[in-house]
Amino acid sequence: MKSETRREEIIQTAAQLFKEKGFSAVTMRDLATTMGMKAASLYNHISSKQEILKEIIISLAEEFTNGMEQINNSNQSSIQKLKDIIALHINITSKNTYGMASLNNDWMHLEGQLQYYLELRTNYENDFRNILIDGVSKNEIIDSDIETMLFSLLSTLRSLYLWIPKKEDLNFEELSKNLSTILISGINK
Amino acid sequence: MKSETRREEIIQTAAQLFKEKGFSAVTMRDLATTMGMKAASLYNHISSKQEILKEIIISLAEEFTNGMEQINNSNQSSIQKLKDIIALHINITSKNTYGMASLNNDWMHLEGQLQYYLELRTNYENDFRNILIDGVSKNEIIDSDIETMLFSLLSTLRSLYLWIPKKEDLNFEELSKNLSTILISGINK
DNA sequence: ACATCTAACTAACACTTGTTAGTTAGATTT
DNA sequence: AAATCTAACTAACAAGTGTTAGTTAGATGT
Repeated sequence: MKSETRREEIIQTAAQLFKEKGFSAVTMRDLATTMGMKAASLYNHISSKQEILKEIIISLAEEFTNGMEQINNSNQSSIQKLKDIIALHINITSKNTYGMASLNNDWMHLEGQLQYYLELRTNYENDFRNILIDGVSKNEIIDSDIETMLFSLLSTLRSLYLWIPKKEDLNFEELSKNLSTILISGINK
Repeated sequence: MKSETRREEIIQTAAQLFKEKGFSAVTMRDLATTMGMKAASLYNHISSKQEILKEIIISLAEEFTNGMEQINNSNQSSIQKLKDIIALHINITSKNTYGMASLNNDWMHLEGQLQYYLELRTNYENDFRNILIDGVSKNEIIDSDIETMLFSLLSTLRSLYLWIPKKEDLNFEELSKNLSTILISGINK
């Protein structure tokens, strides 16, 4: 039984390094040194540097896709769906802040899976957009520019990976509630 | 008179490539090919790859610092200051979407100027935070978690470089007004 | 006209890159 | 006990990296 945990360790360590310096700036020797082994030994567990990136990004992208599907199949108000999306992002991001850096910054270095990744992303954005459009038509959401709202929400959610690690003790419920209030009701009194 | 425009062309072209692939993934040969010359010829105009990154990032960071200083020295309400900051980001970003990618993603590859950059960024964030704190104390802004508000606003503003290029005809005033409404008053009805 | 400057070139360097081949000590399976 | 598997190793390679040295055709200044 080939140990999956060693492989997982390598991928997680790689994700940390990728977050610090970006995919292209991290060498297999960097990764090996951090793992306490020689570069060539990595290849007993993974088949290429590319594969590591693929594992990190695609698994996360699919998690988002699955989460969005669940939310979209539920019968809730548009506002409640948005709150669920906010919770989804906090949830996935807090479990893997390192990987989220690659998802955000290094997706363009995917080779074989670039097109698949872009499909997932486009579909996710379309689902998100449709929730906003639906909310406007049902008078739950203001009739401002949809794209500006979408961009603003997604930007904040996609940047969570930069911020969550700085919070010493993450209270999931509290952050989710605060962020929902701020994104949905704004900050003015 | 050594032509400054050729040097500027190189830096702007580099910024474009850095946005597409990141600083580390762009080689001097890539840059030279895009400029229609050989890699060695670049060195008649710039002294190193590092220097190009420095020029791109530091000049932008200083623009933000100057803008923040002006806003902070004005006698306005906290909400108006926030609106001015939003306009500042749209303004600087729309003039240099390529460079903003480096500022956001490649600052860690600054070498000599890394500390200086981090100082500018910390000061900027502190000024931003103080405006929020002031707004709360003057009852203009809700008494929610300051860091969450700061993070949410900054995330959206820092991501503008990804989004502004997609808008076919940028109406500065309209975007500024829409984004201010969404960030300050939220999206719910 | 001559000297200098500009902005390109070719050739090369020393180093780093991802990756492969072949080996080996120790654990596990038969 | 023998055979296989695991996960590390050393050595090496071909390609690519940023950069320097030296050269050159043409423009500019005196």
